[in-house]
Amino acid sequence: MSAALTRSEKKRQDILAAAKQAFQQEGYDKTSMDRIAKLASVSKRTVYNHFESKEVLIMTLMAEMWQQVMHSPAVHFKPDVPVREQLIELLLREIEAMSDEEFLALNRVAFGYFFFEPDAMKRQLERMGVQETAMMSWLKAASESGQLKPLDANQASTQLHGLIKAEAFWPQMLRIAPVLTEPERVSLAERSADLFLSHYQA
Amino acid sequence: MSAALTRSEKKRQDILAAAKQAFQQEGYDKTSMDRIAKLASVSKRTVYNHFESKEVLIMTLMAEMWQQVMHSPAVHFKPDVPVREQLIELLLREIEAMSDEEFLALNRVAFGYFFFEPDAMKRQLERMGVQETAMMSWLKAASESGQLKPLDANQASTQLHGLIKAEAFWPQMLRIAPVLTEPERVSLAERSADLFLSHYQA
DNA sequence: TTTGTACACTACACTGTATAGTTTACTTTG
DNA sequence: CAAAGTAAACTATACAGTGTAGTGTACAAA
Repeated sequence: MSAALTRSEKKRQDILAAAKQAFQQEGYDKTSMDRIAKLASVSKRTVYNHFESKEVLIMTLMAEMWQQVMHSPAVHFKPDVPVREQLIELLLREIEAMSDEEFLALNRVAFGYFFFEPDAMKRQLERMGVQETAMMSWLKAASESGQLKPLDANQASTQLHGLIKAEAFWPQMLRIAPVLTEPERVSLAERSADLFLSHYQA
Repeated sequence: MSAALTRSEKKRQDILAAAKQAFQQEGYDKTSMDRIAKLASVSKRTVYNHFESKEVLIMTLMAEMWQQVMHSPAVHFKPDVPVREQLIELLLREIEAMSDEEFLALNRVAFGYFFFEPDAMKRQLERMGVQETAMMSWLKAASESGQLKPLDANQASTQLHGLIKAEAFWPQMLRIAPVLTEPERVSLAERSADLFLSHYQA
């Protein structure tokens, strides 16, 4: 079913790809519809045949990118596996997720667009932060099982996210550092887990 | 000498204040020179008499905000004071610095302006990150004195900053959470120091 | 106290350009 | 041939920056 794109559908994809690239690199305001058309090798009219306005275009784009990105598998706490091993696994997944080019691209587009609209920004970040819930339930379970000390799951989750985002998200989203390599990710997950467990392991 | 502003100097200040507000709330692109003039209760021509272009205006603004913000006192490691106490003090200072409204405002303006120019963004962040150097030398000294385990000062500094920025910088810069109250700051400094020291204290 | 002078400020019209979105006349493709 | 695409000109608007004629203010000379 995937190669069976009609010409029209292909044009649509081209336009979305062009918009993704342009919005990511230049931002919404500085990207003209003429430029998107040119980048997509499509006439401007065709852009408007598929998307009735620039606003609709970026919204559709963000919605579709969202689809691609959202697949949180939800890791459950297993009482029989060592906490360290589990935590490293969990952190590694989060690091992989935030290192995904598509995820970064979505964030760049959304940040550029919502940066000056705190309410929309907040909603956006809350959607993104669904993972935090998964981590929080893992932390709660690990704590209740007695393998971690009693803790404020919210605080602990924020700490863990702070640790990994400082190296694996913010610099990449701002394009001031390249995406982490696999060994770097493993090292980050291990160091973060070790720091965390030194304090929280029962 | 402070109240002795000529009319011209006052107008200049009004314009900069208006620009600060507008650029912070709406962003560079969406803020017109007409709007700035109106906000400053000044004619558009006066804006151009003081600043030859919009570009010069925002650059001047950022430079002046930079002056106000940059005053890093540099904390030195004292072998005779308990590490925990010193670290909390150091973290608290960093938290205060990043909670400063002027600092946040500068960051919002600069982010909005540089977000899509990675090179300029990088330079900006490197200037901002001067504090990180101070923290790193404290960490090195503390480690060499034997009070902290041997550590990679760079990594350790990133971890500490990750911990505090997750609560005291990113949410505030994005306007999705209010600036921390004094007790919240103390709590954050203590929790971060304790987590860190559980792992790194010798 | 009045008058003269320099200069910054104001109001407003104007130029030039960029850009969202539309229209039209014609072409390509399934 | 019908649906979708193309190129290019067009409308409407916003906005950076300029030019100008006149006004307000500070300050000094008379």
